[in-house]
Amino acid sequence: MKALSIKDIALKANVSITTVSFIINGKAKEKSISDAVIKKVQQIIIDSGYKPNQIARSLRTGNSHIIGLIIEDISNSFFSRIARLIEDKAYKKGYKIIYSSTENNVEKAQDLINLFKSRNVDAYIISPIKGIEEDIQLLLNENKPVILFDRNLPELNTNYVGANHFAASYQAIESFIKQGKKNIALVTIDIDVQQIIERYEGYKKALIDYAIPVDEELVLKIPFNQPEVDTIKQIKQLFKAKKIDAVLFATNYLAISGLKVLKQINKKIDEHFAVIGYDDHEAFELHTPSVSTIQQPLEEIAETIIKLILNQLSSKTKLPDQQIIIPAKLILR
Amino acid sequence: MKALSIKDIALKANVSITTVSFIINGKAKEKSISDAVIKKVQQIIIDSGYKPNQIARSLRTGNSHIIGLIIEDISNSFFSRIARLIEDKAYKKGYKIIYSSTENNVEKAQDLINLFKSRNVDAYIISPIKGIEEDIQLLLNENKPVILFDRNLPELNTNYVGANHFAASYQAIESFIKQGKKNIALVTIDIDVQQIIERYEGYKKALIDYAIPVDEELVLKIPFNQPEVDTIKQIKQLFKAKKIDAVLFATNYLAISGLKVLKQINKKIDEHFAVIGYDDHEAFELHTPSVSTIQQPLEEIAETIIKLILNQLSSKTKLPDQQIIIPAKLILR
DNA sequence: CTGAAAGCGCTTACAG
DNA sequence: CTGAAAGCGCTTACAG
Repeated sequence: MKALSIKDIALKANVSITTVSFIINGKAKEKSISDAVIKKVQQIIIDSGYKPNQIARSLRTGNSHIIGLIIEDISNSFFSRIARLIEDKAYKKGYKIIYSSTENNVEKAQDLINLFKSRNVDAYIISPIKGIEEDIQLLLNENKPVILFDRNLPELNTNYVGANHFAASYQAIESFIKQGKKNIALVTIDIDVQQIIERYEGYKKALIDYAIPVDEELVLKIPFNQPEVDTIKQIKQLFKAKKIDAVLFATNYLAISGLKVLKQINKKIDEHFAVIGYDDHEAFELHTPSVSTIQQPLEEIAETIIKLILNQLSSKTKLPDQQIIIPAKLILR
Repeated sequence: MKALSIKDIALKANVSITTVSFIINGKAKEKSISDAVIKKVQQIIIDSGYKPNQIARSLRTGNSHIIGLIIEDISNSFFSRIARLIEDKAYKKGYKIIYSSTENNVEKAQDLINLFKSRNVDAYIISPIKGIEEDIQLLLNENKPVILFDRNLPELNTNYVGANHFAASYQAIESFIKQGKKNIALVTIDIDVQQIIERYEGYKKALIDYAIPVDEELVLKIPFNQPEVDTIKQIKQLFKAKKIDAVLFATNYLAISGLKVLKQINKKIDEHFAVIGYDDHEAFELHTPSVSTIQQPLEEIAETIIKLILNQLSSKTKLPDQQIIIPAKLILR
């Protein structure tokens, strides 16, 4: 059973394909098609359940009403929540989202950009990784709206929406210091992306500002994408080797691994040992005691991204690039 | 800057579009194109960075190498993990996945099916809801492979992959009973989908088999999609109103809400009060004490789905439908 | 008020 | 060994 085409409808209605097309696209009035014809054709469309072939439409018009969302890993709750929010908001404006994970793999990211490009995606929302600058530049050359989020690629001139990780991290460390902590560790990830580096910089700056010596041995950089068992081993090692009274985890999954370690070695979070996580996780609040964390305002980030995209899509001229930095909140529990 | 087309390549290589097309599609040998021409054209393609327009290809061939994945909610970790696994596995076979959430909204689900259909998606993986039977039947009429997962729609003749929720739920309750529990509650969701109903049936059957009276007041059916604060209120209410020594939560987010209640009312999980959750969640293991749960074998489910899809895609004839029920595991912690 | 025709970028049956 | 041409299902400039 083949799907109906515009030809079938034109045939049934005894009008030309052109007329049907105008009616479908709401240009009937403008093209002064008679009301009688409009009604007749619309009725036939409804009765037959005809849906225009978007592929053909897309090939012809070059756009798709689809926004491509490229993220690191959909199974990370930070991304899946953002994805869901963006999806909801875009849907209300008549745009669909298709998304896919890069797994921090340059080749896969490039593949995805090409996939989306070859599908005539109207705009791109990308949580980028180093190594895809050129590919993104190609999109920009084609005048496609591109919004980077979560991470910036400073060498590109485009839009960016992200949280202020430097300030958030600084603030977290500052709160440790004000609680009298001296041996403050940072468990972060060994990956050269801006938003991770900022967290490290904020950590260091706070220590320096408060005249606490920076001990690089208190900074644990976990290799990216390594199995969690190894991460747990390394964190356990850190906790054993050094005297630590506070620790900031730079991502939610690192914090989860850290909490598992604490459970294994039977170390409690209390007045002698403070923990702050990153990017909330249900386990944080539920944990006994509840774990403080740095929260990115997901709703606001999603809203801002969609607003930027829609503005650009509705504007015929290229809008100036915007770099929007949204404060992250330290939630003390 | 417009993208290159096959015409541009043909022009540069001084051959026909046909020849270029054959070479791109690996039919050069079969069409006995000379090695010299093949080499020349391939070099030009590489040098110019030409990528065939998939939209045009899709319009012509009717397929896309894309599999559509329709789930309830990407921000639920059960779905986001499955999505990620399916994505990985499909990617290795040269298929891309595009996914989107239905939010248990019939209209949105229909929209998505139409979206995917109009994008010539090659196959569908759907976690279905009641009310979209007809839409799925239309896909089947068009001979598109459809795999339902997580939930079945028994009235449809198609493939299904899911866990045995009846058995899993039965087993959970049985384990409570063997611990000597008598007042066993079930917190479930008020939604008419098979995999949720099965959990209820398993609960009831186990009680009956062990001659424990079924008290409907111990079964709390939470309205779907209600704000979590209300859910928490209702669970709190249940815990207060009834004497309960064990509770099975029918989904992971209900269990999370339940754990929050326990924390609020300062009730401990111990030998007097047992809890089993559903669909693992990091917070379960991390919780003090760790929370037992019914685990669906995500890896196996994803693997099975992809295998079914690929089989169907590579077979010219319609394969017999398969209903694959995978046992869920009770993880006692 | 409406239609014939070109063209979007491909694939493929057919011809030579 | 290779190419001209039809056609996938649309949109739209042009003509009447």
